Amino acid sequence: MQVQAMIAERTTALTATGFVEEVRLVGATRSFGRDQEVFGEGEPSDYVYKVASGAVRSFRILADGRRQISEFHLPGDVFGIELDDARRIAAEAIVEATLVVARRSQLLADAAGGSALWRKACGDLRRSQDHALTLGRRSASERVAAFLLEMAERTEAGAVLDLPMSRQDIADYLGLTIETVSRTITGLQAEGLIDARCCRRIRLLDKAALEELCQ
Amino acid sequence: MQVQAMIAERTTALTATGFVEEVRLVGATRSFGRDQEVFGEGEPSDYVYKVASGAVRSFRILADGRRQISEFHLPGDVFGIELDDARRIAAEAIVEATLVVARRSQLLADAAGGSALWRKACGDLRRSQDHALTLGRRSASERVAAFLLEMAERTEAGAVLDLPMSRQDIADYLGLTIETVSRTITGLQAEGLIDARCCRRIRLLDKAALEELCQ
DNA sequence: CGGGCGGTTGAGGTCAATCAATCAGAGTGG
DNA sequence: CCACTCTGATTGATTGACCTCAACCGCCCG
Repeated sequence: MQVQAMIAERTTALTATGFVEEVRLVGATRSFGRDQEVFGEGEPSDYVYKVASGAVRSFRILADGRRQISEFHLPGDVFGIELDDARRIAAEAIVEATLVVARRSQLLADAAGGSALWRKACGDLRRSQDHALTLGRRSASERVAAFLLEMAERTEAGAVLDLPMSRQDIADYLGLTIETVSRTITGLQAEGLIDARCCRRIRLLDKAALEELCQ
Repeated sequence: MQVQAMIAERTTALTATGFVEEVRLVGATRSFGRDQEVFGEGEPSDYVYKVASGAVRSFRILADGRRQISEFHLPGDVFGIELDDARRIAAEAIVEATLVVARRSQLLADAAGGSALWRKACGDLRRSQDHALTLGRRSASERVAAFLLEMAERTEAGAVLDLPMSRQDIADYLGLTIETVSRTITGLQAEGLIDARCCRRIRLLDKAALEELCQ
């Protein structure tokens, strides 16, 4: 699966403060099949990754099998950067995905990347804190609404959202069960906020009402 | 309340990878009373803080008043660093606290601080992800056990823990209600895992069992 | 046709929230 | 000293949101 193409990227992103440099990643690309492990908990964290296509989930699992997905990684996202030498979080491809792989040591040695790395960590921290607010204080329908809006924003999709992940993935991201996610989606549809006739293709009919739900 | 003493600190911390430099902060100290606001949501994020004594909570509030505490800051902790110019998270003193205050611009300009800043952000991210796991997938007693162990570890207390925060603060950190926190603590006491006869002084009688609860 | 997979729907159970009362301690003032 | 209030915490009774268990549906594939 090792593709020998070398890829150099320099991209920019719009934030509240304007255009800032993103983390650059140079390396080979590798393909991963659906549900294939990118790295597991406890493994050495020697490599970092960037999604070229497809989608990836980062997650932790408790001893009895309960799973919490901490992040979904979409095209353009860098992931797998750890402070420690051993991974605390595992990652799997959600669908067929191609990833750019780079050595961690190389990324860290890159002096120019220092500020970009910090910015990325801050951005991830912010999203994780938003996530914690959702998990700690929002109801099921608020969680699903927040999830749909987050995905719409991140994929820069208009009204129509094509989700790469299953209901189980959504449930494990939102701290719910698959049945509750399903029922909630049906409920939002009954209220006319979304159209989810195809499972993974969801049309946001009333964004304002969804945002109202999230407050 | 402005104290003109200048404080320069250079501290080290033990991590899994060994001793690493912490974020250094130089500035004046300021005192804050119980429940006094350090900064509010939406304010400019011009300053960063370090706890010299006391304790601080960082939190977000939903429109209807639900509150999620994202972090407790204890002596030695640096907080209030934001990527954006406007704060997304508010902070208040939990008890009488003295804080070292520094300009954000100065901190960011400090080139040597680049790596330390990144490490700090990574550490915060890790804790936020642990927090999300707790909020998303753990039961009330598991949450309280995890909280007590986290506090014991961070204060480097032995078996006896002196908590600066109220039950309401604990509830808002753990995504529970004050009643559930109270009942859970009573339950852990009944099982002989802790001794909580004084509200905020909790003795951990069986750390192994508490850790078992968290898995 | 049967079987597997992802998703939906239904019925009933459970854990934590809600609503409400009580308690303990600190402070206040007569 | 006692009565009173106020605050933080605990306890009790009940409710309700979400979980659990189970059946079912639609689709794809062999």
